[in-house]
Amino acid sequence: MASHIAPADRHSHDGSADEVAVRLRAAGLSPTPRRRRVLEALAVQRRPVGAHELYVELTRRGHRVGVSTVYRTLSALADAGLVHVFVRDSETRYRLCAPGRHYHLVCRRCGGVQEHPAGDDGDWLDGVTAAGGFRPDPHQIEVQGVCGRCLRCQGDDPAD
Amino acid sequence: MASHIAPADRHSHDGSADEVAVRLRAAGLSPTPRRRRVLEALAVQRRPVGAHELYVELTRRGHRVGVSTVYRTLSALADAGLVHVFVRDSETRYRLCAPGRHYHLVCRRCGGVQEHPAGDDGDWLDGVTAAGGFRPDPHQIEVQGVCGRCLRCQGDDPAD
DNA sequence: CGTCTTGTCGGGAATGATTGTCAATATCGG
DNA sequence: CCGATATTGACAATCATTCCCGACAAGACG
Repeated sequence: MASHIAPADRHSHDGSADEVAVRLRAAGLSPTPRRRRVLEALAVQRRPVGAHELYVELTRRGHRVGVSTVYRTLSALADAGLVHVFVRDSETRYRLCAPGRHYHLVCRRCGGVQEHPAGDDGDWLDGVTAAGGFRPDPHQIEVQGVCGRCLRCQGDDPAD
Repeated sequence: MASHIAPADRHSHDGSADEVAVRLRAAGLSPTPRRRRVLEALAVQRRPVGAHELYVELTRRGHRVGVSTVYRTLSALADAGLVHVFVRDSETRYRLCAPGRHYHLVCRRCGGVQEHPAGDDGDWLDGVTAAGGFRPDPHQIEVQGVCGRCLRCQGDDPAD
């Protein structure tokens, strides 16, 4: 289990112990063991995961965490902008956000998310901003569609 | 109000009786009175409205419609792509979609939505498409942020 | 004209994710 | 070691949404 936090864990992985603590502090949360576990469990996931899903995962690994804690932690991280929030099938899902400007390409088939760096597309974003003084949140741009993999596996243009 | 469907109503308004029927048919729904009322009530709204909210509104106007019907109709319209779905405060909200490509600028403060026509921004969208073969849904691009009005009314950069 | 068929409707119960409550517990400064 | 403070978790409560099912309307058909 995670009973001993060995130095072997110190590679610069998303789940690195230091990294996790830093992120938690950035969200204004003290890095308690439970919160760490929640964030660590989230960091391993590539797709947005629901709070309950995460809770089950943690429990299965033998970590004793309450549902409330999972919800609270995720909610706080989301408020701090450290994780991005997606809604799918009437369930709120969370995904650890990479730092820096990027858009999210959300596949409505599989629910997967690709991050698409902004940068050279700044012009477009600026154009949007100009429209009525709207100020976009750089991390909160969602393009929905169907990802390449789903397109390949399930035909070109299904009636849906 | 809409009590008498006089010929005067035949301007190309969103709530036109013909228009409503057409849209319903487009969604594969026969234009029954209740469904018409739901769609008409939706058409008047500029901001995304929740199903229950719409139900209350209809009831208050003296129209006897069941909750189920409202949910069912909205859901069907959404599936057909005739209305766009937004989620805010853990409530699914619907908004009648203008035809043609456009993005949605969603204000996270007031929940308002502006439609921003695509067109000349096609290049950007194409760039996105190139990324891993992702095929975006032209109506399902959501840019979140804060709208000009909210910015003006509530200060420049509140801590949120 | 009466009946059958099919689709629609509404009310209320059931579902399921999320949040609130509150006592128990851990943490930290001194 | 002690008290103040923050955190935690079990469980109840909430609330949007869906399910269920009997009732009903309109057209088809004999």
